[in-house]
Amino acid sequence: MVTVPHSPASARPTITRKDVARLAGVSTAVVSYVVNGGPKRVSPVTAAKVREAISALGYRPNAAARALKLGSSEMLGMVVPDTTNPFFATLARAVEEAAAARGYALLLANSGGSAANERRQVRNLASRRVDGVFLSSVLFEPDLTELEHSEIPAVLLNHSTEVPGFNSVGVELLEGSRRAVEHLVGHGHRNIALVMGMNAGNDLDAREVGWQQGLAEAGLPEGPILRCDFDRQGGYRAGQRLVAAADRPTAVFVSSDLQAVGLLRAVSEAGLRVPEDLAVFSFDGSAEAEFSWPPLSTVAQPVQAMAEAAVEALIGFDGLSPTRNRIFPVDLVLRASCGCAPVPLPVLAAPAGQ
Amino acid sequence: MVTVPHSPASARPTITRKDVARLAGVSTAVVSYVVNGGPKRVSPVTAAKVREAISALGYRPNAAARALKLGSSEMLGMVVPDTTNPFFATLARAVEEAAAARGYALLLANSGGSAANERRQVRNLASRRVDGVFLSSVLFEPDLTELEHSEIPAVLLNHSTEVPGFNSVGVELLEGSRRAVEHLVGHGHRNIALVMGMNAGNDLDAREVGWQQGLAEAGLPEGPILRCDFDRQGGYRAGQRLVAAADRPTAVFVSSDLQAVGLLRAVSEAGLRVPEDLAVFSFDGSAEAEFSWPPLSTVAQPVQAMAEAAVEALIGFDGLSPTRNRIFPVDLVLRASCGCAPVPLPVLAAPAGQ
DNA sequence: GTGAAAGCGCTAACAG
DNA sequence: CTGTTAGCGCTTTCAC
Repeated sequence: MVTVPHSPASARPTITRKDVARLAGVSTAVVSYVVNGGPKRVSPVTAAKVREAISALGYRPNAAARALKLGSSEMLGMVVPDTTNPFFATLARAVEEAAAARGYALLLANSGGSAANERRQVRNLASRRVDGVFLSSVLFEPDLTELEHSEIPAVLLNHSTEVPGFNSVGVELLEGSRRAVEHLVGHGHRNIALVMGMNAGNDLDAREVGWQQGLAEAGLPEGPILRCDFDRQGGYRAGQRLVAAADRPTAVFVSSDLQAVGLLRAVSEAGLRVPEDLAVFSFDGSAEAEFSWPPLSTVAQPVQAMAEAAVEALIGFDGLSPTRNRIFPVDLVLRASCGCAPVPLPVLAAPAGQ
Repeated sequence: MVTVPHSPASARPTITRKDVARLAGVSTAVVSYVVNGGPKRVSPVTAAKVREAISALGYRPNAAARALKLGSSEMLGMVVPDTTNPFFATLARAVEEAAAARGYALLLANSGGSAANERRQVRNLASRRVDGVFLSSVLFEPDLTELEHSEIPAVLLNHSTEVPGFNSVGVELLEGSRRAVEHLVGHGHRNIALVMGMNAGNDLDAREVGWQQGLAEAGLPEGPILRCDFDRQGGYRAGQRLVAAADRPTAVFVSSDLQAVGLLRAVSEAGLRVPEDLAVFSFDGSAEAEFSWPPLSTVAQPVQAMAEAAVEALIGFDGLSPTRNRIFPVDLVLRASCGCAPVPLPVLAAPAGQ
């Protein structure tokens, strides 16, 4: 079926502050005062008249004009590798909310994890005059030149190392991983593999170092290392290689929940059981991890707090005060995949009646 | 550690078109012409001078000013219930890309699925002067009044019924569900349950009707109906109720992949096997479905195409031509959960060498 | 408590 | 081919 659309283009021309002023019998300045609650006071009765005119006319302030005048778009930009990745989706959502709470909208952009795209997206955001940018790069050394000579404040979100001149917020990647390995050791494992996502860059991911340290502290040799993409497919492939390994490890630490989910599938297909034949511990603490089978033990990142801190850092950025690297502690969430919880967790225990 | 930030606020004041004009020794108009490639032609040598001045100064056009002048922000808005839901994440990502390809940025907003929030977000987007909005509501009757009397073109995305005055794009909810049930019947099932998400509204979801029809066509009675939230937790709870049912069904059709993932966990916990003890067919075709255990048979929505069509409809909207409801066909993706594929799918079969 | 007016940076007539 | 200029709608200083 086909219908005639609402509100044809031929409708009323845009209503401006001026129309409101005329209808309310005041000046445009007064309209501004009541809309913005300042900077001058307005007598209650005039204010009421203005408000009435506003709703009678269905007036909406024009954000572009406001942005032009104020030199601020009241928008923040965020570039992430992939909003489809649950971890980044959750992070972006948290940032969006924290930003909204302060009156800022969030312009989200996917980089697909390539430096070139990152640069392009940053440039695009810059030209849209966002008031600041969150950069969640997957690269060790994101290309910051674009950010450096735009006047735009930026914070590196999900970045756990120091970058001179930039605020950043991250988590204890190394310590979290170390503790996860330590935990697996506590379950009696002595051959613990690592499934590690690949970053474009040649530094060692701190998660890898954490795994090494955990092993070293326990006096254990390093198990096999499997490198793969940071996604389900990558984890799946790594899992296939892992179960086929000659001296099959009895446990594995995986660098992200997403990869662990893929790995779990490969393990199931091979007819092995988790955690009996292979214990699994992953990283992130996303919702995926809670509903996989078995549920994944994982190192949980405090996404909410990180988002909050990032927004705080970005909005409060004066361009002068010293730059900081906020590192958040992580939590071990123990579920069945490492051998801890054989049964459903309390949170989920009781089915709703009926 | 703490470092002194880059680009202190005391840096150069914003560079405008005027600075460029001065440096290039031309008028501001000429700068505009070369930046926008029109509307007038500029001699190659002047153009070169201008471009040089632009990069020498690091000039960036001010989008706010442009938006004000043009009456277009070159931004589109999208409100979805939850970007954290993989289906909407994927949809939003596809829309973002389709929009970007046409020079539009996407302002994303979460409504949490409540009508009040939807309205608030639409209003917010409207005040930011987006050139159009995609509304992906989970409600049967989204509150469109806000859209109706803003002048903003809108398309209802993920909406499969006709709404006078609005363009909309959706999928064959009913037909897809019917075929899923038909498929389960083909596997020999005679007691097929329904796990159905709850919408705020009192119309029947077309998926429910499709399930009914599938059953009716096979001359089968309706199995139990379990209603729950549209998330993993909801599916989990429904699954718990389902496995505890007196006359336990041998198959179930689930209204979304996310719910099915939750259900799968409940089934596993109960010690039942899928598909032997309970066959499962779900709806959406998201990535989650491919990596659950067992992999889910699901009714796949053509997300890419839908996004493309939605952007097309929104940008090409002239406010006059008649409004359309574009309904896309769906595909049955057959995997292990319904009893079809006992082994890994070809797509995933070969592990990368090594 | 209210109003007039000067721009914010850009585009696109219109005039040369 | 190039330049001048009038606004787009809003905020805010300064005068009343």
